[in-house]
Amino acid sequence: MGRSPCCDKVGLKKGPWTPEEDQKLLAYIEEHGHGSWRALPAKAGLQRCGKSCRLRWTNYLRPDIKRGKFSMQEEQTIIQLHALLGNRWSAIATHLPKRTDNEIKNYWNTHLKKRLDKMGIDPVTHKPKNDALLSTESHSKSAANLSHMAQWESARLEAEARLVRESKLRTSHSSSSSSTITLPQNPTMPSSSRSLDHAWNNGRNSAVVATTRVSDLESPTSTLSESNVIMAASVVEFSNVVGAVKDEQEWKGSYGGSTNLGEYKDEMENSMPFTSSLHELTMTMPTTWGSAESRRTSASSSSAHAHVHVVQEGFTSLLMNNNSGGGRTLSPEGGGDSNINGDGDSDDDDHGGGCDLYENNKHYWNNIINLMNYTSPSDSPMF
DNA sequence: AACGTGTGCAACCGCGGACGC
DNA sequence: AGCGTCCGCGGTTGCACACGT
Repeated sequence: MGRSPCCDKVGLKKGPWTPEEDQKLLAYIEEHGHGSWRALPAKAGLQRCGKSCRLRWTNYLRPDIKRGKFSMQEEQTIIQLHALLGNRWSAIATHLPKRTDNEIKNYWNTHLKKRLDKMGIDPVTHKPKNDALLSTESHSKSAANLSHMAQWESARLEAEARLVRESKLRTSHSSSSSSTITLPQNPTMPSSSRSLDHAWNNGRNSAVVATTRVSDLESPTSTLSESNVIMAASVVEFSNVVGAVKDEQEWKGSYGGSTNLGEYKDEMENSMPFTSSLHELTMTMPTTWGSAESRRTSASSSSAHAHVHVVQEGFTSLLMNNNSGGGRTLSPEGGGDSNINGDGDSDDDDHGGGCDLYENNKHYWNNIINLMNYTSPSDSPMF
């Protein structure tokens, strides 16, 4: 039977948007909001299909979009969430304020995937390519436990992403008329896109608070593979040292020409406060951890304890200088010194025994949990 | 300077879920 | 329950720019 086209293709424009089109779309949404994308183009006087309008709005014109380079912390978040969620870009985007799923997807495909690949980590499975880690019994136990937790988290993130989307929709409707939407100087000329970064970086943050209810999350349906979870540990290893393995030139390029660790730390700490939605998501974690702990594996209990400690220290300090949590020092001047717990000096060394895998898993979950507790839990509606 | 190749990103396409009738 | 419509998501494409030869 076939699907009816989303719009009448005849006479509709495709390709890059012109500043005039952007202006029309912005003006219309500012005044009316976007009720029906299908009907919007005609009302706004645009020769575009509704889908194209929606895409232009969500990926470019929205005032709450941050453009420009991803911070190291954002990179780490993407990597970790990708290890957890796979290619669920919209869910990942939920936890990266002001970033669109499209932007994250592009960044993953053009930067992070390649970098993981260079590190010898399969960007799809997040496994080391020369993996030989999955054979021991202890591995299986922690794998099962981590899989359970990962399914929880995956389901949570999906549910939360859905709620955030709904909330955003409501917010955009209620606030659009009062928003001051301004066009960039040269909004769409393709060659000018990079110069627009500045203008758009001034976009306001329309924070969205998702109220995730436990009842929304009680049926994990994730199909996250066990191997993904297990080997996500290797991703943490990567993400913690990613800066260290970058050559100095790349560091300078990425962080304003500075290789000074202090400046970098400041940049990280200021770059990305996590959304309250992420935080609220975390508020149900005690249940998860209790459940995990009831299964009584060393991995879960250790992680739970480490979690408390990690929360106190904060994600940045964990990343930058966490030794107490078993992490590694991240230093752009480290020259590839990626020691973990002072043992070994390369990924290959981690293949030596079950302890290393266990440690990696623990570090991975420490990072995930800490990531989710980045903001203070005190303002959660859950308690 | 001209050409070829690589890279980054905006935009498009098609699918599938949600929803209303 | 079945069908049609709408919307959002993820994969992919195409173009412009950067860089190397």
